[in-house]
Amino acid sequence: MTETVLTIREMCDAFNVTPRTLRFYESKELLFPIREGQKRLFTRRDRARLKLILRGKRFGFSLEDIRQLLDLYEMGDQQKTQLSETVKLAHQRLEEMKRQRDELGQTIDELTQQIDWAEKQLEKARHDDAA
Amino acid sequence: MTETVLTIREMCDAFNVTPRTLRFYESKELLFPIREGQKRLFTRRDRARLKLILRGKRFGFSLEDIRQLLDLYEMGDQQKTQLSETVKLAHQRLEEMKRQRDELGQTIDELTQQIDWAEKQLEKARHDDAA
DNA sequence: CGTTACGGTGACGCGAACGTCAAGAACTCT
DNA sequence: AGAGTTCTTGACGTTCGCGTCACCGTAACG
Repeated sequence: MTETVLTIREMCDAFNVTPRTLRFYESKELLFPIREGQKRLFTRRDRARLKLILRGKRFGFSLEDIRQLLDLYEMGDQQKTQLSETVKLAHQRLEEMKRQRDELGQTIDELTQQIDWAEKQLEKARHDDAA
Repeated sequence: MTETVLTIREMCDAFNVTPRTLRFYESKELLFPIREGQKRLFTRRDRARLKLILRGKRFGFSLEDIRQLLDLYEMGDQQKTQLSETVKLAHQRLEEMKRQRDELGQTIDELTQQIDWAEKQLEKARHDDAA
């Protein structure tokens, strides 16, 4: 198990973010790179987390929302009391996401219709121009 | 056709937003309430737009993104040149939204699995406690 | 041994999306 | 007429998510 770690630059290139962003995420406890002297080294775990962070952002979640979700993904042998709370929270988030998915589907349908309509208008306009 | 218009307060109550938010959206040309003297009156059109605005926000779109999308929904007899551009932009947004929908579905699946796993851990913990 | 490259820590700046006064007009009720 | 409510327009404050800058360490290169 070669635990490949990435420097901050490699991490930035891999995910197309800036060093500032990674340091900021660490300060907000979203990432936990290990330290070699002063330098940060990002593990496989950090990579997985960052992937979910960037995904969550696209869904409009705040970094704090995301942090709480990430916690659920990393409970190997934690306190059961907290686990119970986290599961409840996760259920809520899950429902939110399902609603969001449904709304998104509806919005996609509507936008598709609008585009069809607009393209027909363009077609008609081209026809009129030819007259 | 009784064109029911709403005062700012009625509008706020209907959509659970603050007056400040509605005035802010007007200043950013997302809403166009008519004026009776000084007071704003929100039309059916404003209601439809606000619904889409709030929806868009949940998807993580910026207000500027949303404004451009809204334009597509309200092109009765505008300039064709702009229409063509807007349609192109809308296609891009549509693809974005489809990707987002797919990612969201995947995230929902993953989160569901995590919850299942966590609940089994809780079940096991309860069993261990009974011992 | 200087300098170039890469990484680090503050600290301040900035745009987005509002919140929060302050001060005044306009209408209603008593 | 006075008081209260609802609306208006500024204008400044705030939070989030970083960008940017200044300055420092250190390892490598010529």
